[in-house]
Amino acid sequence: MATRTRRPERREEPLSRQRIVEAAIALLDTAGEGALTFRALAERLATGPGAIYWHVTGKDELLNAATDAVIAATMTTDTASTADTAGTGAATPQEAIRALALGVFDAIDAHPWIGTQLARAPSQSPLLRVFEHLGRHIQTLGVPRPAQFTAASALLNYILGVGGQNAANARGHHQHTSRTEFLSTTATAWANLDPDEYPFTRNVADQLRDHDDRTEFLAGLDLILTGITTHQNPTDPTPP
Amino acid sequence: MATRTRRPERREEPLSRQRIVEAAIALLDTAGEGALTFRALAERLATGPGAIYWHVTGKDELLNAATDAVIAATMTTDTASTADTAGTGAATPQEAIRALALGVFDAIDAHPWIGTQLARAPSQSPLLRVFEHLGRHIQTLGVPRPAQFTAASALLNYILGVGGQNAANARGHHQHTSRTEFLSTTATAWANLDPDEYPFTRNVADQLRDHDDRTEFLAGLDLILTGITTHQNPTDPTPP
DNA sequence: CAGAGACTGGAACGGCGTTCCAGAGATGTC
DNA sequence: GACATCTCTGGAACGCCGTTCCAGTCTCTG
Repeated sequence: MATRTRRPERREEPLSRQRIVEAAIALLDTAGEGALTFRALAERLATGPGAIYWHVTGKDELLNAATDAVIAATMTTDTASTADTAGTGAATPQEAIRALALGVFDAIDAHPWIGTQLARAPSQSPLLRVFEHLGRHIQTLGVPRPAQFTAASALLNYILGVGGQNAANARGHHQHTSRTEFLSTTATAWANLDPDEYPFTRNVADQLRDHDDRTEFLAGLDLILTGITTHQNPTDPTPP
Repeated sequence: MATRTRRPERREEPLSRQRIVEAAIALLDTAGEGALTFRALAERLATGPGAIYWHVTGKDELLNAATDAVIAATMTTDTASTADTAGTGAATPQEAIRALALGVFDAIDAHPWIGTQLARAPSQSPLLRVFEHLGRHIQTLGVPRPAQFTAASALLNYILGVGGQNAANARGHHQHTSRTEFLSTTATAWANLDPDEYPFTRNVADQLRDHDDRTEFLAGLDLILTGITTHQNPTDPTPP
């Protein structure tokens, strides 16, 4: 091991998988989902597209790695429950789940491309992380073993649904339209729908205009949490 | 109106928006999400790519129209509650919601590309249809007005989350791998995870292997329904 | 029957993910 | 020191995509 040369700076910086992932995240954050291109990435790293393929198998893996990096950071920062099973900073398992879910929610809010990615990924590492942490809190909630899988899946799927939708909305107004303006436009469109075909949607149009995404997300989450803690089998178990 | 010539067959068939959408659906169903190409579509319709653009503004609109066609069909077939507010064929609003959600679930199961599309679309017509019908049933459930928006959104987001995930899984094994084999492989992978990092996921690996997607979907849905009907505000309304 | 509009379809443009490959730089061997 | 080797680079090229362009056809109207 003595033969290893370790000059502090070789040429500039040796192009590693981590540097590529970081550059990809920066590109996605600043210029949007569509901006992640091997050519753009190569230019940002002052190299050619071919060099990137030495460290990364393709675009799918790169996107997955970028998503995983952000989710993993969220997981250790916001929840502070990586080591032990129960939430360390939260008083109740419910609060721990809310904190965890809000962490994912805020991560998607800050990096909308994550929402798209999570919704389209197969059961890869980023999703597994969230699922695992959700499951632990559900265990401490005292949910019976057979229902744990259902509860964790339901929470995860809800989070993914909201995340995907938020990502789609973020893609919608991008830069030139503020969120308020976007909501207002949509609400007005809802209010002007055909009264015969869309009575309900017309009714709640003003609620769409005034709502807060985070509050609404938490309210929906609490609906599921109530369902989980109330009782496990509300329906008759008749098979189809 | 008498001057209109109506020869039974003009040349072959006059290439209409509807014919294009139908061909697109057929292409997506038989060859998968990635197969929808303006060139492939043109070949199937025995024309050139340029001709399609006369009837359709672009790929996004085409995908949206295809999704809307399938969702609209599901809506009038499976639920039979297009005209009146309450479910016509269902005894309770809960059952009506289950039937509606299962309709969307089965539609995504039959056409996985819909799951991807719904998860990435902005608040377009297909989503609005589902939202509207969900909302009507929630109204008949007796949910107080301010909570109706939350309840309908939560249900919709859950459905979208499951749909997106199912679509991703379907993309995963495509053809050569059966669903059972795919589940088995994933379950084994879960069981072999690091016991320190993923204790919960390891625990439920066998439940993943044996579960039924539809049953699991309904169980999660019932969790939310229980939450909706139990009581509306389980948490203190302290603002952050 | 001539002109106008609706509609067609093939060619072409720019950009993408990915592959290929000649070669540079450091490392290991006599 | 010379040479072979392995890691890593980056520019060129391939094939496919969404989309645009446009010369041309087909049908109806005046």
